[in-house]
Amino acid sequence: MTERPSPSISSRKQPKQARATELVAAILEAAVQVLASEGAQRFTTTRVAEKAGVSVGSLYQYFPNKAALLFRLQSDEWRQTTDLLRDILQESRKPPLERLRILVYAFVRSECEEAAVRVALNDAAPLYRHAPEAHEVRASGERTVQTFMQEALPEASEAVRALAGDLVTTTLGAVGKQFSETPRTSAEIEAYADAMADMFCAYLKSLQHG
Amino acid sequence: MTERPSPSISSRKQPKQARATELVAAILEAAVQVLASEGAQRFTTTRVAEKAGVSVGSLYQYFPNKAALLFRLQSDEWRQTTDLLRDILQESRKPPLERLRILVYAFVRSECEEAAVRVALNDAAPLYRHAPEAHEVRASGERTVQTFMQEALPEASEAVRALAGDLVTTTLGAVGKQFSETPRTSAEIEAYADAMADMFCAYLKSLQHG
DNA sequence: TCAAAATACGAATAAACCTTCAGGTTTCCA
DNA sequence: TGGAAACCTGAAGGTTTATTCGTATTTTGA
Repeated sequence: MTERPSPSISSRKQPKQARATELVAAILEAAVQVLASEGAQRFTTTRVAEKAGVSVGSLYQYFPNKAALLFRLQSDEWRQTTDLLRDILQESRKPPLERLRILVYAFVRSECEEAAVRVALNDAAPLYRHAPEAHEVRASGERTVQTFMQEALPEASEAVRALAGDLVTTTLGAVGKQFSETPRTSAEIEAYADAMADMFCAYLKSLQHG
Repeated sequence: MTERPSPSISSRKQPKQARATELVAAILEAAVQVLASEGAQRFTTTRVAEKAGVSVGSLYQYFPNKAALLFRLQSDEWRQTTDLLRDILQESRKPPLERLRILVYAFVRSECEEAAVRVALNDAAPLYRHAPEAHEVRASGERTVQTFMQEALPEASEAVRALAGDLVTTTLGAVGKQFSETPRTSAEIEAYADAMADMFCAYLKSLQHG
């Protein structure tokens, strides 16, 4: 049940000089590379520092522990993804369901493009899952979807909208995760995204009527 | 990318005497308990042996390594689940979509009931993911769903059926996994299962028409 | 009854890893 | 320019863990 009593996951201290900022950037970049090339099992602070051309001690000056570094990567990735999705959902010229389809495409493709990193990050999830900071990030994406749902299901009750939004979000994330776990061709990606979009559209249409 | 060159995941040798059979059973039971109470991080062969009241050496006589033990647990769980689902899908008195709804209920509930073990097993997945034995298990469940799809989508092409079956299976598994990751009340479970069944039904109906 | 096969034991081995800290270097700013 | 603050280093400590193997015990079958 309990995974870790990890002390904290927030940044230890902020870089104040230029060289420190660059150092942190180098660490983050190296971390992604190590994650992608070695996997979560072999993701090691020492390895990251080495690949960044930096000493382990320096790493620990800006990240209190390994989990914090991993959480930072996940957090950045999430922010990047939610920004992408928000932009698509707010493109108010197109009808809602068309936007949703575009979103599914974009999400699945992006998930597959960086599959190695994403999979490794998921494998490492137990290290930071129980941190309170992790929930906050997810909540932000949830709100964006909810405002979209007001547009897509204007006549539905608040409860129905909330549930539908939750289901769509969860499905998109979970299925994308699972799907990208095995290598895919472009054609497969397209077909799968299409099917998933079909499913969402059929579901939302059925909610629009009754 | 690469997770482990784990030597093998199959059983090391079969118990031939009664005491050995009981020992293996005790190990498997203890393994589930350790997994549920300590989580994947702290799942240790030593801890399992201790909880089983057995020496580590004995454990290694029937499981070549830790991954093999975990894979066995996952494998057993999968077999159990697929049996349940097969029984539901083959209940030929009820119409297909109703059976599907019942299946979603049963699956989500069962996933939530043993949430701790399931989550921990997922956390441990990277240890045995790349074993060829793991694919074989999944393929079996896939076939059951495909035969169901022939009933639910009699007029659709083979390609459409295959894709739809894949999507439904993946969604069910991935969303169930994600959903059970946080504690849920009975009401939440029911509402979520209902919504997911609605989504599947709407999707399959839309495919029936064309 | 007895030897061979099967089983059980658990201390010991070896490897991997996270994190710290004492001491040195660079940058800032008054 | 000089001292303070920020920064960087990396060897070493301490812990955890997977797995082995020599030895002891139990069961089997003839």
